[in-house]
Amino acid sequence: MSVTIKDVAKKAGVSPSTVSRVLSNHPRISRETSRKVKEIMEEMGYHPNIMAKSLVSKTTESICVILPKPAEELFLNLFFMELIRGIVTQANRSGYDVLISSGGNEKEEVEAVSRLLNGRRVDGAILLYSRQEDPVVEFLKSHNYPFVLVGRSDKYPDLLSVDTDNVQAAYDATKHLISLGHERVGFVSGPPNLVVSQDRMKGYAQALADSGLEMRNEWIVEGEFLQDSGYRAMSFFMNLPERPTALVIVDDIVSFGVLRGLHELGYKVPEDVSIISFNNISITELSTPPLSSVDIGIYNLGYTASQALIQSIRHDGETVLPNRYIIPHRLMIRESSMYSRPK
Amino acid sequence: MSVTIKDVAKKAGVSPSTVSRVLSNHPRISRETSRKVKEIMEEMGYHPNIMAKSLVSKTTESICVILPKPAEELFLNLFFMELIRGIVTQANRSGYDVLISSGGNEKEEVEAVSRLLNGRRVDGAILLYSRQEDPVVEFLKSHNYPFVLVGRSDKYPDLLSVDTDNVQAAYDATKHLISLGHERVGFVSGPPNLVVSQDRMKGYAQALADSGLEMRNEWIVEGEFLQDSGYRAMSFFMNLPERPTALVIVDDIVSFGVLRGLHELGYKVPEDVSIISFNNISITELSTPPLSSVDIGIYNLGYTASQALIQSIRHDGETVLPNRYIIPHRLMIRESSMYSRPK
DNA sequence: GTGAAAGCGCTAACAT
DNA sequence: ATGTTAGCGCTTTCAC
Repeated sequence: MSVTIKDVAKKAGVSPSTVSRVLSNHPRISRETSRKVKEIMEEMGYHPNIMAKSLVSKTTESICVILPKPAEELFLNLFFMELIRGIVTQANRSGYDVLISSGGNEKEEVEAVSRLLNGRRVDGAILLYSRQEDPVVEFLKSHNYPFVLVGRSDKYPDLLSVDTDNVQAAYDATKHLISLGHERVGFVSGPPNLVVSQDRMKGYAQALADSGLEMRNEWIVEGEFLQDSGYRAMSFFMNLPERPTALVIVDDIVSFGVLRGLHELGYKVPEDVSIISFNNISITELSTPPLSSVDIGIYNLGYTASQALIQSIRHDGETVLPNRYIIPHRLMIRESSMYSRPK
Repeated sequence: MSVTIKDVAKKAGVSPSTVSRVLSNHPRISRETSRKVKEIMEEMGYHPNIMAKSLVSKTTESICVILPKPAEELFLNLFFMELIRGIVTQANRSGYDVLISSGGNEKEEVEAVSRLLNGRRVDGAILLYSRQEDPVVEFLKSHNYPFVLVGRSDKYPDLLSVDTDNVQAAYDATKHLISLGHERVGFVSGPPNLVVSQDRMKGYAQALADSGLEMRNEWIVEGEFLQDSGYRAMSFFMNLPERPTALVIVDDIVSFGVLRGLHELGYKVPEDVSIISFNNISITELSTPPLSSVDIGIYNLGYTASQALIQSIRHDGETVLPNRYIIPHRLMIRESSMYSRPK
């Protein structure tokens, strides 16, 4: 059907191996032959068969990204897309292809990963979450396949991973609110089984402690990580005898719910309540008012993850590679936390 | 290194081809052998090498998705992620893998697609946009590779494509505003070179015409398809001697900008201006006020695109397949267009 | 510097 | 119902 290395060889009057050598820029090939062969390739429209190549080279030059199961974190769409963009961009630059996979449940996820890695279709995997117990991690680890976590594993702290320093980020966000004069700062969390929720909570608590401020359980809501949890949280907070005057919110999307809840209850942001959240997704600056948010460099997270994984795939074992990358974050202060609450 | 078909064959005391036949559920294989071979596979941890298989079968069981170049349409992230989810889900169900690719510019896009298709790494492609002139389409078409467009091509109306009836959708959205009593309806468009902008504009114009309403050029803004274009559009509209009382907005994200612009100018939605936009991305219901939006079934669009493509790849040419799929849309009416403007 | 030959792991005639 | 054989398109010793 399509043009093979043999066809080119025949037409060029050389052997297939020579053509192969031209392809891989073998050093001991004459300028002249190389030029001629390349010309003929062009002329015949030759394209190397990637499958054949990887069959013999035992390397696929591709990696896979495992998406978490949909329902659970659907609202993370924006986050994931940005991440994927970073991953794909860096992978392509390194000559790697990216395969996206997902499973309806954990079992299917393992099956998918197993098929891809055991079947030698990809060289490594990127995991986009960090659950407490993860069968996919167990699988990858036990088979010794290269993989990187975007996030971190509590159980195996030494895994190759790319992450935000969520404790510090939450600390900084909380301190920012405190610096505006707030003394009653609340926290709207996500699902407790995600490491990120715990880390951000920890940073929040630490900032309060360091500032000698009180941390009250009633100012903390561990909502589901869902879109309307912010709204529900609001009704709760605003009915408190002593309600918080500022909120650290675990995710921008939840903030949208909070904003709406506050609006309906007749409160104004930032005059009545200041808020800051995490991720700095693209619509934060378009909301009313624009949301303060901790930019965690999502694209960079993805880019670095891909880089780290590919490095580890290519790694020959002679040098030792870092296994933990922290992507810097920075506060994007916008109107939602611009003014301090009048005492 | 890893277990091959030969290893299994040896251990089972059969020939490699028998093992291969067991793998593919060949009819003429004894119950007994099949059982035994499968048992040994399990025991030895055998996994078929996908590359080897596709080298001989000349089919990769995978498709690729071409992402548009980033900068241009970054805000479409939410849209794309949902689409990709639909694609990946359906592809995986059909036993196909999905490869994501992108290029920094059109030339790189063609190179990527060429490498993947010509290199026989994927069996077909899904294109997530429809530009007027598209070298990727030209490439795919001229090589006769299976591909599907999410959107449509003006130049080649017969291409396999999955789309929203954008004319009708815009018609419906506009009619909805009119039915609320609005007589001055404006339109905030996207970049004019996208077919989708043109189609929506057409539906908008048609609805006005059918209702005997005036369409004024000053009520139409062809902004860049960027996040803050909505905001800029607002300052323009509101300074008009006769300003529109309702707006059809080409995308939800643009609506966020509009909302913010109106808020800053002291106008209320929907009391002063009613708005409705397109796509119904997940945050529309969380905005303040919740946004009316035309749900175009993004996930379904992706799911159907994948299905159509795989069908066309597997197609034996005996029957004739439809080449155009229209995914139904529906209006999601929320507060932003709930009340008619007082005359 | 280049060619010949073997083989990557699998499938698919063609035998039996 | 199963074994034998010949590739798929490429890379890679080993010769010369």
